[in-house]
Amino acid sequence: MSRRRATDKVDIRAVAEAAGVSLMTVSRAMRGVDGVSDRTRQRITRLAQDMGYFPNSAARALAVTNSTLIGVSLPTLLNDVFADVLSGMRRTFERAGYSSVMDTSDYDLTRELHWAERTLAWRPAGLILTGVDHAPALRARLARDRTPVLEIWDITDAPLDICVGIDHLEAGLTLARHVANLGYRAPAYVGAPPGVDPRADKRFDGIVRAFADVGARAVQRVSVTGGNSFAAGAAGFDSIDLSDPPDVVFFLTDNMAFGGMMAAQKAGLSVPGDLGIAGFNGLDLTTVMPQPITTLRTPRRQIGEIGAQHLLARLNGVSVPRVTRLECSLQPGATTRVV
Amino acid sequence: MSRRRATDKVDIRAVAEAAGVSLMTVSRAMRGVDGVSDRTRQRITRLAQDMGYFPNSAARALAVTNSTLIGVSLPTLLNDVFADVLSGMRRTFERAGYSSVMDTSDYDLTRELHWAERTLAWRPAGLILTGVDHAPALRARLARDRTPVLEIWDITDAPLDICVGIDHLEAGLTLARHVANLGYRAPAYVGAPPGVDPRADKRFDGIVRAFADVGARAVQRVSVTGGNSFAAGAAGFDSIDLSDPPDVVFFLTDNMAFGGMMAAQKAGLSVPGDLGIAGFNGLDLTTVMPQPITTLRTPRRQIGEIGAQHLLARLNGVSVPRVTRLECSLQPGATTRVV
DNA sequence: TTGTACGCGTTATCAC
DNA sequence: GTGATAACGCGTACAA
Repeated sequence: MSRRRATDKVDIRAVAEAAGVSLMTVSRAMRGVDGVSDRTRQRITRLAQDMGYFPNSAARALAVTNSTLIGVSLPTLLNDVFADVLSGMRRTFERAGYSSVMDTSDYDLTRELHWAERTLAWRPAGLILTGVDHAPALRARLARDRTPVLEIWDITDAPLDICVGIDHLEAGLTLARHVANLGYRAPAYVGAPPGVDPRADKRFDGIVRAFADVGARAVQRVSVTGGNSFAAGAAGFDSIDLSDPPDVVFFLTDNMAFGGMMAAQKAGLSVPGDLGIAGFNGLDLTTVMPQPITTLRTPRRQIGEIGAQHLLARLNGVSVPRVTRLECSLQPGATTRVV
Repeated sequence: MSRRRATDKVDIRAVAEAAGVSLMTVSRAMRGVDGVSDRTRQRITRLAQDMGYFPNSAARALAVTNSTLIGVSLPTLLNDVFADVLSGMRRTFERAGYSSVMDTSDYDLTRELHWAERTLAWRPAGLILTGVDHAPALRARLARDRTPVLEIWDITDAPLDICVGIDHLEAGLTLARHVANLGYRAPAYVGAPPGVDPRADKRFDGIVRAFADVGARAVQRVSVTGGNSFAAGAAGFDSIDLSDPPDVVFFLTDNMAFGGMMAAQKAGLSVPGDLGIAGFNGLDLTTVMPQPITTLRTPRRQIGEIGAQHLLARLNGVSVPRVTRLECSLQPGATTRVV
């Protein structure tokens, strides 16, 4: 079928024969290491170019028992958060000559596990996982392995290896305290069902605690699944129990908050007149809205950049902090009242 | 340094010795192929599990001269378009046991080329590229290679191998004709500078032609770079030459159109009263807006799904159409006037 | 059903 | 400065 014809095969040996030198000389010449005269090196690299010779990374990885692959697992790309993190990492790894083996898990730890198994079979130089919650089998596997692991987005005192992220409980607390200080006392929360997104759950806990601290009503939690985040936000808003009307609604993310706000306006409610609204992340959308959403800006790109640098340093034997905690910044908006 | 200690090494040979069988028996048992009695297979797989043995994909790839890696090159992930395409492909490849080596090129053909070279060094089963415009060196390289290549998002009569996408010229034509039929005659366009995004340029050509056909004024083209798409849309709107005011503005994408609309309203213009606005793609954002943006919905997820299926079939020796053209659907909105 | 060469393309090591 | 040889971990082909 698509089997390469024997005549097509151009490996290091073919180049060696054509150049009239040994295989090792070609290897050295191509890698740019010492031990080859400039003249022969020139001759060889030129010949290799002409013949269309390209080193086989799999063979090299096998020979040096060490590859230039980095595995990256993200929950989703359908939300600006992880695209930002990713673009923060890309440049660093590219410059260092690494390739990324990537997948999204859809917040499913079993899928993350299977992806990790497939990826580890390539003996990657390192692994990047999102969050600090993983399938027990994966934890066990990685504990045996010596593969460097970077956990991003969330932090913990006991990372698998190293981690770079934010404290989601505190993030929830910070945002909710700001809102509570504005006088709101009947909060609601629209997001994923409990257990799906551990980071969101931690933030929710922060919101709960902040309102408990001021003796407010319990937070009404509304879970939504499916659809894009805009639609989910709108659907979530429509599912709020109005027999017990909230005076402020927190959303999992800014995009959902936007959807929720649209639904609120469609329902005849004015924001922030009748209802306050808060998002999360400080996504791009909020930069152009005439009425900016009250939110907490997360250092997404920075997480990617610093995470990549740390992992790279780790791969080069340089020691880096196990836990790197980055800060968020409160972004008061016009969707909550002013005191 | 991080060199694996000899005692840690658990390869197929170690398992064979522990099980008291030959190396090949373990290989057969692990792969689930015929030629091993059920009892020994059971014994071996259990033992492998206990010993923590995992096959080395690089070695396998080398032995069978054929890997389970698929390279994917996208221009960016900071825009829902390619995230959607990607999520359409994911499932198909995952089920078939393939891993994706991915990167984003930022619309830079040289970066696409370098990525491709790094990736081809792993002898991937296939390559997925965005668009049909590539660096000459890459075209030459792929012409030599037998690596199956799928080009997505755009189409051409002469794909490198196979392609699945939409006709961008026609997309621009369709949307612009609809708008022109509404009576607009002074169009403007806000997007990337010419030459950056070939697909967008083709759509622009479609817009130009549609308005030329009705004898309208030439399309005023405004180029924006940098920033997120929302901010870019707003900035682009602010750069429009008002000495020659347009009656309708096309944007590269819906998100930019949203940003532009916000800027227009901030400038005291009502939409569509004073000005019409059109986007592109039918992104999620538009699903919740009280005033939906006039746009053309692109079959992004479908491109991913069908593309993945075709490439997979191709890898299995099944022949598939070289060119698969998918249709877009016009989505008239409330940001342009009604006739 | 199981085992024995040998090869996949490359690099480390040591000799010349 | 250059070359020969033995790995790296696994699969194919064939023999037992």
